[in-house]
Amino acid sequence: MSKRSLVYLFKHAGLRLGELIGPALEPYGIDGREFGVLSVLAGPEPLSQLEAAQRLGIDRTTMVAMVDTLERKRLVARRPDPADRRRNMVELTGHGREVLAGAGRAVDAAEEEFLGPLPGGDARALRAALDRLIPPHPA
Amino acid sequence: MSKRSLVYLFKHAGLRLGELIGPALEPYGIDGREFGVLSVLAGPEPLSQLEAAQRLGIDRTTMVAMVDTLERKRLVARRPDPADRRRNMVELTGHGREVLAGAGRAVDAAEEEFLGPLPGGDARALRAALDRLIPPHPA
DNA sequence: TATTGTTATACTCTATAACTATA
DNA sequence: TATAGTTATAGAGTATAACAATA
Repeated sequence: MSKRSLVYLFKHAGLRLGELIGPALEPYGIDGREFGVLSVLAGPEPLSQLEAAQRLGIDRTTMVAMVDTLERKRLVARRPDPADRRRNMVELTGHGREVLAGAGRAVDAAEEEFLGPLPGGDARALRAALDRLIPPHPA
Repeated sequence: MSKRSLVYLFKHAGLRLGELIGPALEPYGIDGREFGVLSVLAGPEPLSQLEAAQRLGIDRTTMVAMVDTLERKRLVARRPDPADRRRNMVELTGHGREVLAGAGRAVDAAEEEFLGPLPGGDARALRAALDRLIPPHPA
């Protein structure tokens, strides 16, 4: 009965991974949350602030501050949607794409380091299992 | 390249599991963090506040408030260590053991529900992989 | 009326610094 | 001097409520 709970394992997995990713992103001037936003915005179709927030599972008011920060860093730009002027489309700048490319490699390396103790097949299975357990962005 | 990051998956795994565990624990009058503390204190050897905190990976100042709460609920009791009166040994009360027993079953059921989408073997593999990635309590 | 972005505000969780009592 | 517990305080990170602009 001394089995550690799943919540504990998930929490500490996130913590340890975050400890690896934070320093790995430092050269790029962004943190893990900002990287998450950039990744989502780099997708094929352009996203509004609200859409980006929903894909990340964060509140739209939280997204405001994130986009503020990223815009100050010249990594993204807001552009009102001509078809619905209530919406702010958020797009990566050229600089933003460059930073994301490098940061993405750094994050991949950090993930690999984290998964290092596992045989390659187990690591892939872990990711596949989590992918199956966590439903994709809510519409 | 649309693969979701591991941090995202861990974070949302924890969130979703927490959403299942919270309501499951409600009948027992404790939340997920309190359950974690009770579980650790239920181990074979008696623990001081500091030792319990270290096993959970939380700060000793955080543990003070947790033990305060659990003591008010009559689930644990502080007892100064006769051998070193700086230390507070924390032990479960009889009532604490009863509550933990029921709560433990509720948490197990919540974990099973969370893992439901996975074939049994994959679920066990997931737990085993996480167990291997997260080192046990720091000394 | 409903929705998007925004602001102000508050809440939760956690840690840091400083104190106390013991060692 | 060093450690366990405590207290006060501050910092993340997040959400809720209310407002402006637009639909």
